[in-house]
Amino acid sequence: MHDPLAHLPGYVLRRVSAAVRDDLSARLAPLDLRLSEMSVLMLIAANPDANQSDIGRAVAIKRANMAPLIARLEARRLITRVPIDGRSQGLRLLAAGEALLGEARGLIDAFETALLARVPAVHRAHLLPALTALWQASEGAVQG
Amino acid sequence: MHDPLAHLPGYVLRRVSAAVRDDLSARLAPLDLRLSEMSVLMLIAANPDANQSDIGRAVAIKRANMAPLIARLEARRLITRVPIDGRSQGLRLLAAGEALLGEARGLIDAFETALLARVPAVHRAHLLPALTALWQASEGAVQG
DNA sequence: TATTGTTATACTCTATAACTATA
DNA sequence: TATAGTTATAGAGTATAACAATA
Repeated sequence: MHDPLAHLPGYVLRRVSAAVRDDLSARLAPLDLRLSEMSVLMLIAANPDANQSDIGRAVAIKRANMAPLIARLEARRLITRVPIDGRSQGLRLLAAGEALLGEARGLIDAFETALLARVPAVHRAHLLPALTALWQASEGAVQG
Repeated sequence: MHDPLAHLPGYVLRRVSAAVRDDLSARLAPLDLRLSEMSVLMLIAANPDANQSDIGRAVAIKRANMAPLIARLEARRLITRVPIDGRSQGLRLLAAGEALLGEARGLIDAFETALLARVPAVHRAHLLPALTALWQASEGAVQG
């Protein structure tokens, strides 16, 4: 089977991304954490009292989709909301959220290490800078 | 807003992939072509008379999801089915499919060129090899 | 007027299970 | 028994539109 897509960086990028997503998703499944929930917990931990619109902008999740996500985390007592003004609330991790995020971080570190290990040594140091450049370029073009 | 995810290759990979998907998807929209449809058309063109299960395996689309996709392409007279045996049919592009794919290829080439142009020159040659290594590694682990 | 949070809704992609008919 | 194609269904992520309450 000839694959004319195999030499297209954009296509291979999407294929790798899907595999990476499935892998990490499976690793997080025992914690009952979706990828989107994990990334939001990481952002809340790093930016206590930021509101959910700001967190959503940082992880590229729309306000409309943040509402049910945050509601799930709150219902599980992983996070809490602290009123800031009449229309916005700051988000903070609760003890259970800190604990769960600690476990998640262990899984993520193992995952990221395994990921980089699969890149041939000559190319390894170039991966993150190349991807970061593409990310920043896309932010300017699409979302910024 | 501090982003602790920005240094994780796996996370940045998924963010870039999402941006890349949105970009290419928008470019293909005028042709009324989804990304999955475009990749299937490319594979059919390169492998005439392959059946839809084989095509699906090559592009990582499950048989169950190939059925409606192929039905859409056939309904638009972009492809046709040639009976091979009683249970399988070979797929071929029709004239309209060739024409549409020709237009798509132009858009894809422009897209891939623009993509690589955004990668700093020192990293550029390393991107596809690094991604390809990750792709092959994931095929062995996940799907193979 | 603009922003926060919310609800409703829809689309794309992906996944499993179960069925038929053929090999 | 295994495979090709199909249908039904569900989950995850993402998108827009619209609204109430507040800044």
